[in-house]
Amino acid sequence: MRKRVKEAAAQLDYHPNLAAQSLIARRSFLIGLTYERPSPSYVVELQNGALGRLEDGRYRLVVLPFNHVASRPEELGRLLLRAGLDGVLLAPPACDQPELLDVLERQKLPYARVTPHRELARGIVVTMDEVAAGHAVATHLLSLGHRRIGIILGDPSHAASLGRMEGYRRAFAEAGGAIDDRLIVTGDFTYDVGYRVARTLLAHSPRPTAILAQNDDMAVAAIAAARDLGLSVPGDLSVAGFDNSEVSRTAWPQLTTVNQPVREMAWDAANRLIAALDGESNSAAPSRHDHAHELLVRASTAPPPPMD
Amino acid sequence: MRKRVKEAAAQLDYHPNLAAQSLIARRSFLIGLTYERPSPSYVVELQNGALGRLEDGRYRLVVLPFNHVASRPEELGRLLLRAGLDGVLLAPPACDQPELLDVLERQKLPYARVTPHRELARGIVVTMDEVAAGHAVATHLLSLGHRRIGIILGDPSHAASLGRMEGYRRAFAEAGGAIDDRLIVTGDFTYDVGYRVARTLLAHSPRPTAILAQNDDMAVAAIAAARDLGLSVPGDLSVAGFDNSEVSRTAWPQLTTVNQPVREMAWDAANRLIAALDGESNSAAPSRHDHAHELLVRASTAPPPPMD
DNA sequence: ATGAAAGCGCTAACAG
DNA sequence: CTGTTAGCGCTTTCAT
Repeated sequence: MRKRVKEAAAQLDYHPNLAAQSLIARRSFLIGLTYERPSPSYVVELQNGALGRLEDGRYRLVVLPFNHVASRPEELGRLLLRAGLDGVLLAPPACDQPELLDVLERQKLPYARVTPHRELARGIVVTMDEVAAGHAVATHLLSLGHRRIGIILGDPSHAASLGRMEGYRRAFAEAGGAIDDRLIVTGDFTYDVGYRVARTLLAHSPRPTAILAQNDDMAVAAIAAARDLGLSVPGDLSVAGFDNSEVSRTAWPQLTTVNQPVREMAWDAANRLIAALDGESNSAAPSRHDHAHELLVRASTAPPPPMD
Repeated sequence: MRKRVKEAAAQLDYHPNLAAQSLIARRSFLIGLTYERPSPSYVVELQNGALGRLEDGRYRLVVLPFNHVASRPEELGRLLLRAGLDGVLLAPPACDQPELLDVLERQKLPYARVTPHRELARGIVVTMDEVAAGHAVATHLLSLGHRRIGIILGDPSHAASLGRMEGYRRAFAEAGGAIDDRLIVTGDFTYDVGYRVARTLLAHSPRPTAILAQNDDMAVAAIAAARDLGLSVPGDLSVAGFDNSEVSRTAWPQLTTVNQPVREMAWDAANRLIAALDGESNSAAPSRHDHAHELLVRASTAPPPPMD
């Protein structure tokens, strides 16, 4: 009998109404994903990681990009609340807005944070040790013999910037040196601004022998800037990036960079969020899991020119 | 009074239950977006275009990537039907699967197709003239004086491949030549396979003086292959891509390519789909809108070496 | 075993 | 203009 019903259902291409199921189950089976204007490869990695965990089809992924969170965190909160989600995945910089977390907690909307940098004890946290990663790239350049190293920071509202910088600082300290503040410039993670600030770095005299960029897009821009000045990479200038994005492999020379396991972290975040959603008990129990970075030494870094 | 209720609602941070609203409105306010493993920049452009239209927050975007549609179109159909969508945006190659369109029509799930290449009279169609675009790049190379032109096709299941190829063919015919079939190789739109087939092209004797790749990732791979053989671009070899993806601008030399207005097309598709959803009348009335391509001549193409 | 009924949270239609 | 009620499509409980 049960079988006959199933058969008839299949026959008629019947599909139960999800809204009715949601109404009674008191959940929507929708997971939100918020991010802010980062590189396409980052977004796609994030998204694919989360989707990888959701592939059984029980939950669906709703994408909710939102710009300038820092200046209006409560607005994002309202957006998320109105989206009828069961839970939300927060990428930087949204995951670092305490006001946003306040709103979500007050309204009991569970969340998981991917690579947050502040208030690490709140909610589900999946992260990478940015300080250790920054330390690793900087140490790589220092051990090649570089001392005049230009630094291109990312957007200061992304706290990742700070952690990586702290790692650079420690590496310099260990090498018995100090960072020259005049060789620090601020970008915003985009190619265009990266190019502009790289030009100002390369105009310094004496010129830096290496550039540490806080993401790959800006590193590639630095290579272009060097090339436009007739400098060879890595002969005259070494350049290191961050992220292991696709562009780091398609660039020439291929970029030395740090792999941030974005995909795995997103999978993990989705996994923990769903576990919290399904096991109703300790829903929002804060938990933390660190993923390892990986230094990828490729063709864009070499010892400084002999004269230096 | 009405005001007092609103105030109380705001006070309590009350948000109406969307599932209940959906149940009564008989729609979910969810729009699906299906695509298949293309380059990150393409996905993000597509997504941002659609999201741009959805930003009033009435509708939400659910991402539903699905691989190997060609071999199991009905399965995608079931996935979409079970996702409780009001409508769906179909990118290639899903938008070219008649079986999928059959399923969607049978179940009355409205859809909009972005750059389809077959059955152009079905459903809402937003497209670009691939033949004209292919014709434009090929004509560019031919008018620079190239005659031995290698061609790297994309994945043959994406019908875009065919249209662009047809455009190349017409351009050659107009120039009074014909394409040398031995200089046609097949990639799959990825960098890695692009690199491999570019190497086989460059091993031909006499070597082609130009390469026409069907997307930018493969074009960048061709540049890398040339460089690894000690060839300069565009001195020894001209390379043209397709898509105007981010990599085409960050590559060196910057790629001559064709801008496919993906973002605008996605916006348009979302717009028409929503119009159909809201104005209940002629819901699925087939309509078609063509967007213009744009040839972007940059640094990777030049006349062939004098000896040729 | 099968069938009937209540109710999830909301909106729309109606009565007061 | 305010208040009441029926019902959207489903699941779960309870009675048969």
